[in-house]
Amino acid sequence: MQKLKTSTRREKVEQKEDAIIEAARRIFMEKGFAKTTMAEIARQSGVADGTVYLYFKNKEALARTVVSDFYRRLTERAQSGVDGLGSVQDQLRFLASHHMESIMNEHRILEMLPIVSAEIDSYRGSELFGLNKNYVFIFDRLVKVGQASGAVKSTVAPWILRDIFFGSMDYGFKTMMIGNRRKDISRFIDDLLGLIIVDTSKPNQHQGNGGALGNLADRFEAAASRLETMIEKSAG
Amino acid sequence: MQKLKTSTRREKVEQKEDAIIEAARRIFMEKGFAKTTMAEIARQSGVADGTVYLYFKNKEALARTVVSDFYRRLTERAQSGVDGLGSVQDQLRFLASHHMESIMNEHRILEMLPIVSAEIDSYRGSELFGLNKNYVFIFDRLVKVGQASGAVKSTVAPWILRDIFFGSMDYGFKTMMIGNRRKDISRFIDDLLGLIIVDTSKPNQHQGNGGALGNLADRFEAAASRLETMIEKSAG
DNA sequence: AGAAATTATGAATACACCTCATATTTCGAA
DNA sequence: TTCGAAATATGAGGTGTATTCATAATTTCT
Repeated sequence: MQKLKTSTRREKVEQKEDAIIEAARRIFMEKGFAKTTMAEIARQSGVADGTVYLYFKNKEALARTVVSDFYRRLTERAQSGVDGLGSVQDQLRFLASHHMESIMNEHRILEMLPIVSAEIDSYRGSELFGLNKNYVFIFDRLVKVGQASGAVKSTVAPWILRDIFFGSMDYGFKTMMIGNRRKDISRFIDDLLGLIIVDTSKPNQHQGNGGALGNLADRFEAAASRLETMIEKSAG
Repeated sequence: MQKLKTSTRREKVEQKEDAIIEAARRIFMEKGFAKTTMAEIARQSGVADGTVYLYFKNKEALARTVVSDFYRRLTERAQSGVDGLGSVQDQLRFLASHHMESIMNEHRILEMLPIVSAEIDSYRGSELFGLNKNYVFIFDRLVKVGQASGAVKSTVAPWILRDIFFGSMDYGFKTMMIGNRRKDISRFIDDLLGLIIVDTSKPNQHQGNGGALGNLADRFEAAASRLETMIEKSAG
């Protein structure tokens, strides 16, 4: 009986918290961080002004929660989409398309990231930092597999490929947004992936002794990969 | 006599304007837009609070002026640096290095760009839009020449290369900033340029199995390089 | 039921940006 | 040199918004 009532109460509280987050997301998405007022969030949540501060320390913390939720959904959708695909090429293409689509729909949310990150000092170790890490780690894993199989360029370090991948899209999205060029997005993704993925149309590894040598490279890279993992663990 | 006095007076006014801009830049760079107060800018400029508003409509306009000045200096330095170099490869490398160095020194200024751009509606046609266009146009010109001479990949549209170039650097800079990895910047630039510039040193893909072997060598070297980097880090 | 703990309220406070009535300075003409 | 008009400067106060806090309402537990 105690536990039931407690959980009912907690549910009630969590419902209210969700209502606040939901209202906040809606208004942030419409007006951006600066033009959103706490009073309006309170009004649309159906609570008094002061009540919001029982659930969130301040406006920034509330925005941070909204951004965190965005990253969680982003990661969730990206991972499950990737899981349903076979080749690394297809997986990378999905990841790119999904990223573009997501930031197109919710760019106002992503724009709050620098605002709510505030102090770079404490950013490492923050929840948001971890969530971002989880998200981009989907790319890292694909690249690792892709480089081992020869599907992804091995001449560039994975972390650099990652920055190029996401950096290009975030920047490219802005310019396409400004120039009303949404239709160029798929072209953009094609070209970006073209720089990262090894062109399999080239006369190559699987004929003549190329195949044997390619296999050799696979084995070398696999060994290197194992070593990398070990070193990572001992360093971390 | 008239003109002399008039110009003296104007000079006085311009000196004061410069003092305000200078103080503003200093404080914006130290604290960022949000934490900078107009009162402190006034104090450090040696004027009264209200005086700042005789020179700038509001805080955002003042910040916009600071950002505009930044772009002007950035473009000026980039162009004159590029002009002193011979090959497109060297010019692109300089442009990248200079960009990285500049945003490292004044990243707080660049971070204000989305804030002062505010309404995307009116952004096109704004002074800032034009200045940004002028700046990236340095890259566009280099790519045009480079693609014509075969030094730059022709498979990707120039405007996409541009977004990849600047987007990667802006994003990569942030992650290197957060991770205290400034020393990786030159590596980053090398790899980024490697994706854009056609590597003429390869005994290349179009003859016999030379392509396969060259590719193989690339993969070995890249894997070895990754291991070296990791071991260096864990040792340091 | 009634006390204690939790949760909610909204008026009051704090803190910026920005305005404006007033004061000071500059400058040309008498 | 003096005077008046124009330009420039001032800072106290207006305004809007985030945040606090004394008080009230609600829930839980005995």
